[in-house]
Amino acid sequence: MIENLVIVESPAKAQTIEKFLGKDFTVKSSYGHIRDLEKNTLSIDLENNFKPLYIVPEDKKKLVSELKKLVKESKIVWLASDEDREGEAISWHLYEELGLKKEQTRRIVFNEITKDAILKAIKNPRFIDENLVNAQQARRLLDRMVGYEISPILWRKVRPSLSAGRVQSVAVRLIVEREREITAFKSSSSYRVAANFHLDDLKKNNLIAELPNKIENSELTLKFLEKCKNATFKVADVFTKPSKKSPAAPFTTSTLQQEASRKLGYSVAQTMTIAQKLYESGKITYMRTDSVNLSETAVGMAKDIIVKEFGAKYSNPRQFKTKSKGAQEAHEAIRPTYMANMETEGSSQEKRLYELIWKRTVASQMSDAALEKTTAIIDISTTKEKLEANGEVIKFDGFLKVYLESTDDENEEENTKLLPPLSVGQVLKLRNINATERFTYHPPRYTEASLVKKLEELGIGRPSTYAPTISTIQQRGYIIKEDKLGNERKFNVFILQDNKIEETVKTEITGAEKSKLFPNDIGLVVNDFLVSYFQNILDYNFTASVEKQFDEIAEGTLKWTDMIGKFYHPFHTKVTETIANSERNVGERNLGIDTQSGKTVLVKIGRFGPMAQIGEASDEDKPRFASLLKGQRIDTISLEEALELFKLPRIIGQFEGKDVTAGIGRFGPYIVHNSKFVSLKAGVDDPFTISIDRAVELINIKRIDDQNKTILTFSQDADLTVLNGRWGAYISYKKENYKIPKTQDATKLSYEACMEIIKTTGSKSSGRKTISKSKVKTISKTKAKKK
DNA sequence: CAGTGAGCGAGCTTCCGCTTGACTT
Repeated sequence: MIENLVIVESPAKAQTIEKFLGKDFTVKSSYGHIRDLEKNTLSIDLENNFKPLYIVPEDKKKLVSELKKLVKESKIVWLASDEDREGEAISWHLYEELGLKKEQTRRIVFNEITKDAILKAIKNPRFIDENLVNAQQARRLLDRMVGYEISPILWRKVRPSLSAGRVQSVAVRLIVEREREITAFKSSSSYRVAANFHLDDLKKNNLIAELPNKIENSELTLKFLEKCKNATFKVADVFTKPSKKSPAAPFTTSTLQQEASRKLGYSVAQTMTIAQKLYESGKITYMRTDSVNLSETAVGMAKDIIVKEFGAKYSNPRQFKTKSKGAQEAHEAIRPTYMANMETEGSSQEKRLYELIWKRTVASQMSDAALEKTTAIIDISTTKEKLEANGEVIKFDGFLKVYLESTDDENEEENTKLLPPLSVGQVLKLRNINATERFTYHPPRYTEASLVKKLEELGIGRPSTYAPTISTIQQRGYIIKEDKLGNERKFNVFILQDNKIEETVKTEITGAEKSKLFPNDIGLVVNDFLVSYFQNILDYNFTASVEKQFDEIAEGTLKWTDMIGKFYHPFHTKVTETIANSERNVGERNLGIDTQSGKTVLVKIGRFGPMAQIGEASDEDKPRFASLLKGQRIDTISLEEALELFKLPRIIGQFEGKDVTAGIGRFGPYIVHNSKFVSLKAGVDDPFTISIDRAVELINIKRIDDQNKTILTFSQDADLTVLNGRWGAYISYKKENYKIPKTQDATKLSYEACMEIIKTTGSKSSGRKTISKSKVKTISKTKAKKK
């Protein structure tokens, strides 16, 4: 007999709590939700006041039967899932599915995993909050309706297997709209003017002062510089102003993802995997949280370590308030479990992420940094414009000793220099004045992490879904994470020195970007379709407004079935109308006429992605097709660029009596000769311009490589070869690969020995993707048969 | 591996939020 059975959501949590509670308590985990709407249909009974049809999914059946068994042996069952909407629903599903009786059931909550908090919770049990459960059911059903009624429209009108949802579709919209802003952006330039003064004859000590406002154009800049010839420069005023910097709040999931991306270059999925490892080994608190709260124990631990390491004046215990919309705060902020551990064991990634979390947490409990900003105003005798020099000194470093939050602003300038001593009235000796042309820059593209930040600001998505959402919209092909090469740009610099103005033109590389999110054509088409037919759901405030209603349900002032009914009926009407009235949408755009053939040139999304087409299907001759290149988009490609695509594949010459052809295929640019392909490296060779001489050179290089690749061939069977691959020698037979046992010498294998290996080992070394795909297929087939 | 892109039209795909493995090289 078990006295007390406690059920929590996470197994790592169960382990920790079991230690706190002692022998009379058995602690188990539900591994999140144990029941959900059935996956293959809407699973909402529309005739029966939206009764949800819940099932225990296949992968949870074993767990549920284990829990059922334990429940039978237990006197009291404590449902200790998280203190939020989802947590309440988990408890309710457990209660229903495990057949619990009210008398034996206690619902308890704690939002920090400390012994005190848990014992306190045990002393204050309650029962399941039905209103909160209903708020979750409303959330669940709304998401199911949106996802499962709109997605099929996309299958019919755009392309199979696409998806739409309350969260993912808005995430795509953000990226699409940002990209259009960038396309529409027109860069303009102005001149930044900086004067450089000698302060003494040693030339060591100089002062840089700038015009506070940039000058609009080169004419006005030259005019200003003219005026500065023979002018005297005098210090008109010097003043200092104290200022302070405060530390950032401890990490939530979202801010951890942002900082790990900026400081360590991790993707959001990477960050979460590493954090999960740290959590499972007990090194950090729970990593999916929207709370910036630290437990009292944590604040105390932080104080101890700060006083010990840095001294009492660096300590400033504090609590932060959450700023994010709809935060549920069921957990603590992400922090080290034991603050005294400044570093940790594990992989280098784990070490680095731990260190980041440690610093952020400790810094949040440290004193403000005290700064002093100094400004000097400099008069110019020949004009009323004034120059300004700024300097900043750190008077007390405070939390900066440990940690400084990074920003997303790439063009931010550091301005932490100290100004040299200056006195009012002092005349300065001019060395030169530089006027540099600067360009305005378009709004930045989103990174994974900055998209998470934006979604959080809008209250869309939850800590547990940020990473999966970003991976979904990439998987569907809506967006792509890519690097962008920069462009060369010329800019003017005017220098006034020794009363002469000199003009130079310099070049810079600008606009290079790393790991940014770009929309694909399919993302643009789907987004435009959804925005035009389901504007209310794609609205950035949709989630916020339904969340308000969920809150009312949780408070008991709104009936959940009423809310869902009010949403569903007009929504479903719109769905039906859209199916009936909308055109099939492949994003077709007419670029104009091809002067050579006189036929129209179209671009659209085809079965295999975006393509250009000359002529129409109804024409007498078949239309000609060509895929768009990477980086080309349906909405921005020009007629000339599209026609260029049809110049490939092109014959560039002959070699050994056979044609050499250049083209661009699924795997990039290539040349082909005698049906043997050679890949071209992007940026090195261009299939549009490559010469026959260069092509022959590449063919010969490839031949040598192939020779080195082949270890053995056999006269008995041309399909059988022994090749040298990335992981050593292997046997290739009829497009399947086979591992050679380590006991055998690959260079001395006989035909019979090879065939023996093929028979006994079976295909093992073929690509991972093909294997997993075929497995997935067989699984779904068997499932389908069972039904 | 380097092509394809109507036509015939089965049966499949899909949501958001809770939680971890189970796979391979």
